[in-house]
Amino acid sequence: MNLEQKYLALLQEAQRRQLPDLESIRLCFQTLSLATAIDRDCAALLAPHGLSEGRFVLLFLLDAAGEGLAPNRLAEQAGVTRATVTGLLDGLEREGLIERQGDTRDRRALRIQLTHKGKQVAKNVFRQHGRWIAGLFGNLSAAERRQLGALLDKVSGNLATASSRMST
Amino acid sequence: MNLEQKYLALLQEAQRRQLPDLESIRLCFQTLSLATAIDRDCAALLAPHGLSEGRFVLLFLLDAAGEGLAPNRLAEQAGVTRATVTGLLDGLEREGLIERQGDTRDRRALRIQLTHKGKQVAKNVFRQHGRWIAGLFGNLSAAERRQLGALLDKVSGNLATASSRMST
DNA sequence: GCCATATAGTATGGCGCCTAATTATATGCT
DNA sequence: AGCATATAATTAGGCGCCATACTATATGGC
Repeated sequence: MNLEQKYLALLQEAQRRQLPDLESIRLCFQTLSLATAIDRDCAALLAPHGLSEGRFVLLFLLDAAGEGLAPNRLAEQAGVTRATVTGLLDGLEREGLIERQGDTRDRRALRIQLTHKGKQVAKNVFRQHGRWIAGLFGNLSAAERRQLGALLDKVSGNLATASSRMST
Repeated sequence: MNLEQKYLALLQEAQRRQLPDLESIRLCFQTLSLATAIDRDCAALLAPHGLSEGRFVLLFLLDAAGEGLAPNRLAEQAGVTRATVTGLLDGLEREGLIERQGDTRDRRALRIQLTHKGKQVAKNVFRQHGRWIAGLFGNLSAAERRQLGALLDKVSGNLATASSRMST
């Protein structure tokens, strides 16, 4: 069933203790393990290009924007703090994928732009990524995809996060 | 559908670009978002007890072992490196949940034991956690659970990680 | 015009995870 | 017995993420 080691250990122990609702526990760990494995594969795919998942998101947003974007807008769209964006931009700059340009009208502000190399890497990585994701779900029929989507949705509804985020 | 902000941004952009296999992309992001949200809820539940997810796993393993466990065995069972275990134990020790005791026979080795407080926290947290997970999947019927499990499995099979980990 | 307040980006320090290097101890071979 | 090698735990340094606190600049109200 391909659980991560830690979840395997927890599940075995839960079994030994005969905890109730073992089936839910198993499903939860299965979901988390799948996500971890996807992230790991993703990271392995991105690493050779000098990218992490976070940097990839910024790269994508910048490529979409075309005309350069301010760090605070990047933070908003990526759903991380401005401080995190600073760190990610440091990385992208080190890799020569972006440039920080001062805004002439607001001297506090920056405009982040992709370099030539950045644009090229973006193009290649997006193609690669698309193929990869397609492969991930390629063996599911249309009906199965609908089912999976619906089930994931149903579970999402039970999360504290979902409701609190809506009200915020 | 409750996607994390970053995935929302990526998905919208993918739509705009009319990338192929949008449905796969959506499912992928939905899975990752669910896992992220579960982790976030979990972290919020554990934080008041001075626990992180990693520390929780060690606490569980130690509680299961009863007689004290060596850090290297904890690392194996939790699926992290010994260095990481050192850090997690530092945290647990700071919180007064464990004690490091030198092994009398092998002076390199340690035996980690839960303190009284550690055992109490363990008991409470396990109960809380069980209820929480049960609630997460509580609104799925038995059939839906089977379906979800099967679908997640089917996706897992397409991961590079799965095959490579088997051979290692 | 001036001051309070908001905003932009960053520094700092924490967490969990990693790899690689370090230190102490144990063990096996000759 | 003595030395190479293995093993236990830790340290050091890196990454991505966070929250908090700081600095520089902009803006609105009086």
